[in-house]
Amino acid sequence: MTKTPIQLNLRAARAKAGLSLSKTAELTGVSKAMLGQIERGESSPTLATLWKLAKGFHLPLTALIEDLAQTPETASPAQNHVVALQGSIRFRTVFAFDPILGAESFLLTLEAGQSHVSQPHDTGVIEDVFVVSGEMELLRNEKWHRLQTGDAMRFHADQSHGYRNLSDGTAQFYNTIHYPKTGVFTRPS
Amino acid sequence: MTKTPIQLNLRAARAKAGLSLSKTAELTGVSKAMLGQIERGESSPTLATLWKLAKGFHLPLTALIEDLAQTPETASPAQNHVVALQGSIRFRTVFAFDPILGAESFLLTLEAGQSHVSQPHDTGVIEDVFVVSGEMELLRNEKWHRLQTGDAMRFHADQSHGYRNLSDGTAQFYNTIHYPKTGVFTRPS
DNA sequence: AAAGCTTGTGCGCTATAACGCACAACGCTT
DNA sequence: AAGCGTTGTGCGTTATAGCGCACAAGCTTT
Repeated sequence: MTKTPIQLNLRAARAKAGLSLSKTAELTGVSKAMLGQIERGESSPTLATLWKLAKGFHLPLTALIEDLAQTPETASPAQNHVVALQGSIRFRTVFAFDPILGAESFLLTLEAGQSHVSQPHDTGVIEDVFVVSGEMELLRNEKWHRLQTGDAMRFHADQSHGYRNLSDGTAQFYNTIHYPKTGVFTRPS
Repeated sequence: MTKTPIQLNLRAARAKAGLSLSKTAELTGVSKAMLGQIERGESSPTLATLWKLAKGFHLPLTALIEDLAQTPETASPAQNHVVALQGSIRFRTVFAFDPILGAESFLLTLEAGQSHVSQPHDTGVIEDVFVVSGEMELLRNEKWHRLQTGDAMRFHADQSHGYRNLSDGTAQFYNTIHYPKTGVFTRPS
């Protein structure tokens, strides 16, 4: 008999707090009988009841209803996954997209004179740019912003944006893309 | 009359898909009358009904029940927020903790000979290390791992871990800490 | 103007969530 | 062994989720 996340999570929260059904009922305001029904999968709680549980245990709702799997540990050596983009811009995947964290990270290299304009991502996508070395510019809201080594910017990537390097040297930036809950299933390549 | 997240999110999902209550009922298997009740806040849907909605709209559950606020855009110049830690290690907050993304990012500087051992974070905390420059070592599972410029590692930070620089030069790394849903309320300073 | 279609709301009925309470089973104390 | 307290389950009752259907209102077509 497969158990649902709410069954497993409620039992785990209760065990972690070392509470019986009776004590949990006092803590959350949900009856002892209903708690037992939820844990045994005999009843599907309403959102109002879920809120009582979350509030009583001081947990966000997602901690009760979602399947909390584990993000694996990863080593990413410097020589990993270097690819070319559009015949010129180089990028390397530092951390591949992780569905639990909802994010992925790249190291991008802009040689002197190179530029790149990105298609807007889906609604709610947030992008971080941290300049590792060199000098570059970031296009946001039709305006170029100059960034130097150590500068960083966070912006809404669901709008048109781009990168360029007008300096004489090479620029590199560490680029993290955060996908919202609503958008993870439509992640572009 | 304040509306709950489920009211706003269901109406937004329907509007985005351009569907009437009738079409949405066909798509999700939840009756037209119930959809109206949910949107007007007249009924609290069960978890089973929420699943039908999420599945019909191809959305994760969280997208229906959580308050999806917006992460603000941020500029973080190189001279920002540089502080000393334990009288020796320098670090700068690049992106402060954001409750929506559940993450924060720092730039840490290890001078020659410096080391630092971190207390374990709460359960489920994930840490990313990307070496921006220099050479350093990362302590995980009682073992030191050597990292050079461009190397990166992702690891479970709820276990003892540390950093040290045994080289002759300075090392810098970009450090992102991801907090799990269940732990965001207990974030350490 | 009349007819037809779409949309959202309200109503009454059925199914089930949620509850209080009793009780079986178990463990601990006297 | 008897008594007491704790724990989880089951039952019957109440409240409400969820539904099909009718209908008012609005819009489009004839």
